[in-house]
Amino acid sequence: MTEERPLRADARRNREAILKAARHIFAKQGSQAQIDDVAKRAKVGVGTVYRHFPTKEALFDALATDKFDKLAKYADDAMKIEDPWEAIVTFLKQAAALQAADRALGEVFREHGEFMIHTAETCGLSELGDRLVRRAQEAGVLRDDIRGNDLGLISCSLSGLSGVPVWSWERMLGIALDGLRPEAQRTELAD
Amino acid sequence: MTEERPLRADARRNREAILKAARHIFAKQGSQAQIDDVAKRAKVGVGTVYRHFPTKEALFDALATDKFDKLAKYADDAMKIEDPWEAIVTFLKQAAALQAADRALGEVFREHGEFMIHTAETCGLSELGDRLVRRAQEAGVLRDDIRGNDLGLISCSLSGLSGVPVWSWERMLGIALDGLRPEAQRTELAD
DNA sequence: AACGATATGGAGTTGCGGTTCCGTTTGTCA
DNA sequence: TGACAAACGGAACCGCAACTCCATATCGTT
Repeated sequence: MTEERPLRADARRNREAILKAARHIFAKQGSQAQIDDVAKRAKVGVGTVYRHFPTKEALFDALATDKFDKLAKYADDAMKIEDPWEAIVTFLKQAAALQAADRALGEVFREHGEFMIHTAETCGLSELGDRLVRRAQEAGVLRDDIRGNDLGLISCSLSGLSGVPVWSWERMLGIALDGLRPEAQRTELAD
Repeated sequence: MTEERPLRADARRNREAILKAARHIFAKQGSQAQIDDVAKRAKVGVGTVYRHFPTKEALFDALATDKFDKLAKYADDAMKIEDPWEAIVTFLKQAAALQAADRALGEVFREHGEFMIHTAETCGLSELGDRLVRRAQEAGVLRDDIRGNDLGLISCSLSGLSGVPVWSWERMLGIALDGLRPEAQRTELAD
């Protein structure tokens, strides 16, 4: 149905410029950033932005999807770390750092739950999360009442901390990690 | 300076109605709720809302301040629980439940850091947090590298979880609590 | 080089929602 | 009960930001 004719050279160039500018601006301002600013930063007219992305939301989604691919890549890299505990620590740190640097990503986690779940599924992130968790549990270094998507749970909960200067996600992650160890298991986890 | 003449009876009644309606609507929709809806729900004209609160933000702040008073009350109640560990658990549970029921409160935590810190200070919440923590540490039931405002840190991190159906703050709180116990202490906390 | 298809810029349109304004109503007090 | 201040309601106003439109420019092909 959708005839896929290749973009003209200038169009492809502009598309990249728009994505790059949008990445920068949405990361800094979150979803309430303005299209005009994106256009200005990309050195392009507003009309051009709308030619490539019919809607502000479409642009936002495209960026968000990219970020999830990045998360999936982090998870994949983490699977290559031999120590299963270190793999989880590394993944969570990278995920949190990505969110801290990108206000929009946190918003996706917190305010577009459906989209997030769907995207995590389709980019393989859910699957990789399961694997990371299972491997660590089999090695006996992760409490056994943890599930794959608890990694998402933790990431999501860290996502709100970037806005407040006195608080650091590193600190919270430290607490959560210590709560993930098998020896720590005391509280019965709900659900 | 500000001559404080008492409000007329109907004005006082309307003020209450507005606050009640606003509480309901902001809790459900967050700060992007509309004044018109608040007015409608309070069975009052928009003008009346603006007579009592010069600005949407002023109304929002009034509500937020109330919520912080409530949090301070929870903390105060918790100080009366004999078991210092249970006191902390209870407080965090109540704080989290309050946030889960009120989208706007989570936004204050996450997006109005300055306001939040200031309000927590003036309503005595910070002080009470310190006391809860110190008491538990003296009893040896809380790891010693925790500070008073880590309770805020934890609350804030839980605040983002309400929007996503598959995740529950109870679960995350369970993990964090297990990470707060003295025996759990392994990771060196940043900052 | 010349033509059609594709893409661009940015002024203008539109809709939304916070805020104002003022003619009317209500409460209070003598 | 009459008079005045206080309070009200809601239509109108206004600014902002997403989105449209089209005259112009650019690309790629013959």
